[in-house]
Amino acid sequence: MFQALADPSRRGMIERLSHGPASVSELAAPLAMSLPAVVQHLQLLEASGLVKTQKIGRVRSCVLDATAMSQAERWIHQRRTGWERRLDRLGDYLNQTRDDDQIKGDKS
Amino acid sequence: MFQALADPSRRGMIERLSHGPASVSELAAPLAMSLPAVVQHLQLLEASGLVKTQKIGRVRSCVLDATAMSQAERWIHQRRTGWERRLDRLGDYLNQTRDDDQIKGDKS
DNA sequence: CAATTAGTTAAGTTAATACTTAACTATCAC
DNA sequence: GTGATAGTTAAGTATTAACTTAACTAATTG
Repeated sequence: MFQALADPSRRGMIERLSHGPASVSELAAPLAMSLPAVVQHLQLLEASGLVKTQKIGRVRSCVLDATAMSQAERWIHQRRTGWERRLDRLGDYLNQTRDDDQIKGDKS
Repeated sequence: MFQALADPSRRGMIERLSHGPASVSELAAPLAMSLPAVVQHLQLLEASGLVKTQKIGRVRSCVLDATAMSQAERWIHQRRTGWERRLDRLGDYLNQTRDDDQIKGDKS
């Protein structure tokens, strides 16, 4: 999933899809590459679960999958907050020992 | 930054760092690869801003950078919620027209 | 039904990644 | 100072990723 987010063209496609569903050619329009290249990116996005597609007639409609997006979001969030809680506890500890020092009458 | 998150070994290192600072060898320990390979991953993580390092004596200490983490988190969050708001508005619209239909006396 | 449009498949090329080993440089412990 | 520890640098290899073009299929449109 992060692999899929790693490429700027694919992030561009996701950005576009965050504004609403789009066909393959609509996704391709702003990108400076051939259609097959876009399709390959799209396949990766679909394999990662970030995008769902459905073919109606001859046009394939693509939409963002909010569930997969929030899954990636959560992974980062949990690592970040895990680390921040540690930082906070360290801060508390430092404040605690400083207070102790003051109570014991040490010079600050 | 997402490029840095794309590799499983690097995510492993981030996971480790979310539990607290670590030296290069501590990061390398659980990984089945040579030390230089780990250093290369670490350089990428540092270049991406996700990890900060500092060398004291002969050991390099690595810590997670919460700011960079939340930046990646926010990118995903904004695309996801942007899309979800669209979905909600669509839902409202459908409910609205259904209500209109009922008001107009159409059979459901 | 002929031409266009929308997308797909296959195959090949180039460039970037993820490693490796070997040799080297500091720092620390005795 | 000798030897072990922690990490670094350099250089090469092998796999993967990001494209390309060419040829094709299947829906529309005039």
